[in-house]
Amino acid sequence: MTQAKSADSSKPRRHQGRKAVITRDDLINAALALVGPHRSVSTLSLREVTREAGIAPNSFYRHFHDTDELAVALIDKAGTALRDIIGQARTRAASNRSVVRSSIEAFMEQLGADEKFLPILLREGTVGSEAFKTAVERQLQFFEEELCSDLVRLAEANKTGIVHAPLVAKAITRLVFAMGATAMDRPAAEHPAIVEEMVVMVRMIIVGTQTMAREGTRLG
Amino acid sequence: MTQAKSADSSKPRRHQGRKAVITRDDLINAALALVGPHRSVSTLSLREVTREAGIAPNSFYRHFHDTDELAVALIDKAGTALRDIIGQARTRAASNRSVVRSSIEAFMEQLGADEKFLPILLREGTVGSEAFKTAVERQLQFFEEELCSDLVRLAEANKTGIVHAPLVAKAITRLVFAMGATAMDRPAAEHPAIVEEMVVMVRMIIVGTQTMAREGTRLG
DNA sequence: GCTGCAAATATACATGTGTATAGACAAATG
DNA sequence: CATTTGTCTATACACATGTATATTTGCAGC
Repeated sequence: MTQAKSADSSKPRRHQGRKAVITRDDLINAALALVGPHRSVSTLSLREVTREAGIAPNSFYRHFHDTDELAVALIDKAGTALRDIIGQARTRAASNRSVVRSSIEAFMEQLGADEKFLPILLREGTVGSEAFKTAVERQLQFFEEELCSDLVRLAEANKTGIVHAPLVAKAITRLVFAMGATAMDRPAAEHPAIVEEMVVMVRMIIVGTQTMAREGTRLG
Repeated sequence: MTQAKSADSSKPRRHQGRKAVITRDDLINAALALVGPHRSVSTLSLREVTREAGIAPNSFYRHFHDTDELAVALIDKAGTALRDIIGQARTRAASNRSVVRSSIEAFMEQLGADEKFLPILLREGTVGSEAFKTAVERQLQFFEEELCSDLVRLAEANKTGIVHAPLVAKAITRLVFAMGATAMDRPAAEHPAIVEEMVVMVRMIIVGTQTMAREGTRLG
């Protein structure tokens, strides 16, 4: 229901009328260029986006029904792009050093990246339409699921126990995103210190679940 | 620099001209009535607020310089009100049962409260002007400080160690607020389950710091 | 060439916005 | 009483927005 017809250049799909001068993706990129540290996607106006893309206001309707649809597409794009980037970093550094630290560092690097995918996910979760929030929530759940299976695999490999693995993944994900959101508004010089904080926080959660597994601590 | 002149009825301050038909606080309440689950304070228009309050648009300027100033005042009010409520719940239940559980329950109760103070803090942290975000950040830090001293006190009382107490407080605060933000958009029937999740998460962090203190775990 | 038709534009309208200016109102002071 | 002074209202302006309608543009097939 979200997009399903994108496929920018996959199938040439014999044109009947005039060739499209602009694509759905061009509009998404225009929107991407407009959102900033203080600008939420939900505040983008239709005219503003078309102005940035260099087309007439009404042409917008050829690609999206309304700005909400654009925003959801943008969020989905940001989420998949991010998971890809961080997934690469995680596997790349798996044999190298601490998987916790390198994952967090990869995450935080995206704050300063050219394409502001992370800031979008960090910012758009709490405002905007319902479709909006569920789009962000969906992306976060993808992160959680990947992290969860990683955690289980690591626990088995290292013979360290783990309890409530899905909850551990959720806690880490939410915490890292929350910390990232505050880091977003601080100068880059402070980022390394924030990374250290995040590493310790995540370690605490992991040590916590391991200890609970070892001692068979009940919850309640 | 934020307000300093509020004090609605404290000092009568002999009036010279016409008696004010509306107060600063009335405008804040009008704004409070307008924000909803999908509405951020940053999207409130001056005219909308004055319409809700029943005054002429221009009268707004008698009380605030612009809508941003209103928003910051609103955030400050929400933060202090919330800390008050949760502080009461915490001390009230200190001798009773788990301080973790009762604090979280008090926190989550505010999601359904009449005055939507919590949703404001949960929502406004990531969008809006700089003044805006720093106002939310300030309130969060107040929460952290109170929680931190609580944690230290508890650790001493129970002879359980604690490392990086400020970090523990920060992690718990951020995590609880992040979870609260997602809970806000879900039906109240799911809230108890979410509370259980939060309790386990917080326990993990606490067990983690205690274990680290016991084993003298280094961070790195 | 011409015709059909989808894509993009031009123009226009009603509505909402922030705010400037000027005036009306009411309380305190003389 | 009249004056002063702060508060609030009325009117108005320039501007931005979403969208409806009509028009132009340019590729595909005959």
